[in-house]
Amino acid sequence: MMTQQGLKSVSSSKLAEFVNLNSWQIRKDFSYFGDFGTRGVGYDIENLSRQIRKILKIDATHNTVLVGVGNLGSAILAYPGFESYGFCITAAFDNDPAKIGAKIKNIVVKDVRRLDTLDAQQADLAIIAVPEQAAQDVADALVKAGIKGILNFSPRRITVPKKIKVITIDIVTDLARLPYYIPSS
Amino acid sequence: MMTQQGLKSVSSSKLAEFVNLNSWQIRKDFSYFGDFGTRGVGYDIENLSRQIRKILKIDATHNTVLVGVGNLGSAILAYPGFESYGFCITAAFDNDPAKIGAKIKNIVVKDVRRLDTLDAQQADLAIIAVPEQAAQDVADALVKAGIKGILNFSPRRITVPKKIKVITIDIVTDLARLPYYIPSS
DNA sequence: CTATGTGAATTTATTCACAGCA
DNA sequence: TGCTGTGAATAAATTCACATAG
Repeated sequence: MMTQQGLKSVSSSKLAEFVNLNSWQIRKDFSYFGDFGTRGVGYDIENLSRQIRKILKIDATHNTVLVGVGNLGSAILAYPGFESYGFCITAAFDNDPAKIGAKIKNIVVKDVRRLDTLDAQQADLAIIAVPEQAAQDVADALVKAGIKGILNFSPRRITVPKKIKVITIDIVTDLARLPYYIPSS
Repeated sequence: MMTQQGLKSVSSSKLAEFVNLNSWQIRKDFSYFGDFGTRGVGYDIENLSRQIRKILKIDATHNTVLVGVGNLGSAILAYPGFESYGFCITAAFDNDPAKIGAKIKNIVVKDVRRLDTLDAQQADLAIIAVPEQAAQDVADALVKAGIKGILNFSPRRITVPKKIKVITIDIVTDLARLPYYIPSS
């Protein structure tokens, strides 16, 4: 996006303005991971991007599986930008016979009961987009299949071995954070 | 959920175990807002719930408007638990003629161009679930309509007056947090 | 005797201000 | 001269340990 603007490097103050921080916050944070910048010039955008990708471990492709191809799952499949972060959705599963076999964006929807056919080669990450009652069962199956990380969109807290990282996004909980900030008028 | 289990009060250690914290973290945090507990007993669940709702300002109903009734918007409408947090989705908007006029969960989908008919009485919060190109325009219209807080599901950073609180949920960014935690094996 | 609430100690994060390099 | 990188100062959050109330 910045390279598209023909820029080669960017200063900490420019980056700061961009994300509503101060320039020294940017510099300090970067400095914890190494010396990415050039004094008097700024940060080489290409290099900075590469460094950050390495730190976040999104420098290699991560195969990702989606479970639940309802409205939410379909929205996720259509979401833009997975590729540019190195994610590749390699498989999708659902329990609805009407959906199994359907092809969405080059991905054939498979029967969720066949989650056991999944192996660690096919995916190291998973996205859960099923109703809350099904969430724990799906999580268990994913763990068995060797998944290492789960993005959970169901409003149910799921229990997994502690080696596995879970990030849960509960829409209602996120919405509930808003009123705190709005003045009661 | 706990009252459903017939419990009247709960100790800080029980709560801690529940959310993977220590008991003194729970107590310290609560103590910043007041003395909610009873020594030797614990926290009265009913009262604790009421206090937290008051702190988060979700003790009164918040009318909420949804913009974008595609897959993501539909998923949000179907999401369980809005009511129990005091949210009431009062209106939905879309730009698709095929959807305008349709009734989903007692809510009639209105033309997004009629967002100007919305007033602050009808909603103080909004959820944006439109494609990224439309996000800023929708945000502008919502601000004009007097909305005070926005939950933004589009992967576009939106600009609003600083009086208005925005929480952005970008699915790809959240997914991108996972690889950092998974061992490279 | 149990479990809260909180001062005090410790650790961590934030902020500043400037030395040092291109 | 311009912007990074970082020690030092300041502020904040975390952790402990225990007095205190039911």
